[in-house]
Amino acid sequence: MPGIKDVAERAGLSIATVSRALSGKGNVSVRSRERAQNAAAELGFVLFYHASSLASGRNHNVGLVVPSVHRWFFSSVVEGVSATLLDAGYDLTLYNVSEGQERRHSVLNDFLLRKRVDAVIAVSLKLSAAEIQQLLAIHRPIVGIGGPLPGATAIRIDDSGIAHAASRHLIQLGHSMIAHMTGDAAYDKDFRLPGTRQAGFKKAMNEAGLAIRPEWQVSADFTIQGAYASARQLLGGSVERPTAVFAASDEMAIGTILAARDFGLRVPEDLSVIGIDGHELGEVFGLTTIDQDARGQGALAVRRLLAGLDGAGDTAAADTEYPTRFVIRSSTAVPPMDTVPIH
Amino acid sequence: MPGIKDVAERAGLSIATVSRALSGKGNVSVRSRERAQNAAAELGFVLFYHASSLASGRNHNVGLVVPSVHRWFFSSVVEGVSATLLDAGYDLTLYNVSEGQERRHSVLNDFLLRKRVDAVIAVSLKLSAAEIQQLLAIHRPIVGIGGPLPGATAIRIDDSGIAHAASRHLIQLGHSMIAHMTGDAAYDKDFRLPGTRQAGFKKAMNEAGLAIRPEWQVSADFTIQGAYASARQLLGGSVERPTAVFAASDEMAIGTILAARDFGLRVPEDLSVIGIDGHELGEVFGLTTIDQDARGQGALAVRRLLAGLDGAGDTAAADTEYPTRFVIRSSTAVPPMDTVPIH
DNA sequence: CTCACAGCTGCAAGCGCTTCCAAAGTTCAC
DNA sequence: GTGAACTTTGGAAGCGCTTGCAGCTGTGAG
Repeated sequence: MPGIKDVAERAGLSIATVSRALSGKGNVSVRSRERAQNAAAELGFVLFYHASSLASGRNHNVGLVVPSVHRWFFSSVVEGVSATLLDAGYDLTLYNVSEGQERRHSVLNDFLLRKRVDAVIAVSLKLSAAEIQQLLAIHRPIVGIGGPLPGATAIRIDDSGIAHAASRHLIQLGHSMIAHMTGDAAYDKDFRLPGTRQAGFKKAMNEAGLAIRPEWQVSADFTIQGAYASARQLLGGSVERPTAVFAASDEMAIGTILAARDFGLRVPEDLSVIGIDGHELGEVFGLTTIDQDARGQGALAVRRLLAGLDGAGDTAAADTEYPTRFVIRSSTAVPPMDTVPIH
Repeated sequence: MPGIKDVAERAGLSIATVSRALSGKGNVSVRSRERAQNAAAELGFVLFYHASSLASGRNHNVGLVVPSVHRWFFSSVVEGVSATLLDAGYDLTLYNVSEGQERRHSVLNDFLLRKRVDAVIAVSLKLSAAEIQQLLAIHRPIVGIGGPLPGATAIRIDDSGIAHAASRHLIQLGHSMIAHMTGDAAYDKDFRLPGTRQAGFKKAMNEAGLAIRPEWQVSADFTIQGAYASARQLLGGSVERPTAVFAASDEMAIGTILAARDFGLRVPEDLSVIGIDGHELGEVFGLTTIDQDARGQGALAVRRLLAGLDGAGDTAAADTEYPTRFVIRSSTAVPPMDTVPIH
């Protein structure tokens, strides 16, 4: 396996010059640069990042911290991050910290803070201001996805706004009996998203002068199966049935549709359902939703990070609001006749 | 950030002794070992793997190559691998090589072969014998999941056997008009699984003396939505309808169930459906399936690898057949009366 | 009591790179 | 033609660790 020394010999240059030529840092004559590049190509030379990391402090490596790799949002982000990093020649170190705070702490402390990664992408992970300052202090840029990060850059969507828009969509169709399926409270600890989306829903309801009935505020764990169970309670229980459900994620919207079908309810004739995400399964279910390109968010996070690593280190901690797209399909319609209030 | 030097000073030992004490390699007195460990703990010292890698050639890092992170099998494996590696203090470098051969090649060549990982887990990736030999030649143990790897260790399930069992289950219920949904041919290039499962199906059909009708051999891309589209063709087309479908994955089985429901077919009364996987959604759909704990396969792969890295390097390239579990739920039943042949 | 040997320890030489520094070569204005 | 300023280059000192080697200590056999 050729080292930089071999390249230098072959190119008739010193190791130092080859290093500069290949990294693009420092002045190198055109002639030398070409020689070095040719020699490297001929030998199939590839930098050994660990050595380069030792010498320069840069790792060519980004840490991605996710709470799960199963749910749609997370696997989509992983995909976007992975593809973009690979293109840039960076390695991706994945930290799946699903199992509780203990591991989360050791990951942050042992792995991320120990110069093993150049930067951190934290997905739906609520870091304390102190933790963020610690990372920034040792020049590890950090960007968050799916939740604000105090003092750091974050890619986020307008959760409250799209929840408001989704709710308004139902209201404008004529619904007044609207349920909301939010994320589990346990889940909200690290991830304030359920609360934010719920706020958007409440705002829209209040604006329309509609009652928010507690029995129609249900929650699930963001999975199809979890939402399915919750929706069975909601739709099959003894309580009066809503005519529409706004679910805080597509997976939960799909779970709701499946439960509705179980009870013989037609979507959208008997029940309208709207979600948020842009899940691939949306089309199969004709799901009306708000598409937040999670893959794109991951890719953008990487581009932000790399820009910060290459260019001026002082990238302002600016939140970026990622655009979303309203996708109207066939899961939402006007409510059944007999439920429309007579004016 | 403390280095080994700081630990040595605090412990009143030499750097060399601390290194040996903490790594457990070489002779160190109990007294020194304790001192070193205490000093390290007090300072919150954590090895800087990149330096250790440079000196020793070991990276504390395993490369995981997956073709996708979205589909159930892959994200489950990632989860299992990730959790087990984290526990062992290893880093996980993820290579998602979805987009074609070009990237696949550069990943193998540049990343894996360049001493950047200690070992490789290849999921559903067909490596050539030459590629495998290359990896083994530089002492990078490699284990495959989801497909055989010529000359290397692999964790696999008895694909042909479980396909046979699944098919037999349908046959024993009395079905004779059985369709099979297999994986796309394009997908089979890297991953001979669809073919193997198909073989198991054919064997069972032949043994039972049942006809394998070409129009009932359909394929999809292993996703719910892809299978849904294929199943709509199968069930809604002009061809005679089968009474049972054996899908090569749970996701495809679910797609089939969804399509069946669209046509007003009841599962299992009008159509029996069986899958393979153990997908979390199986319960929602009452899906009869064969559970192959993918998470467990990932965990096992890591344990194999680490055993090989720590212990004798000469681990035999032994395939391990991972056990599966038949899970009977409510998606399979006897065929509709009018289709049962009269004896 | 002496010697052989094993257990422990520290020194120092790297691992493969980057980068500071000084020296050499070039350019240009005056 | 000369000096200042800039560009280009190579030598060499590390980056934080591991490990071969040699020395030192302590043990038990003879």
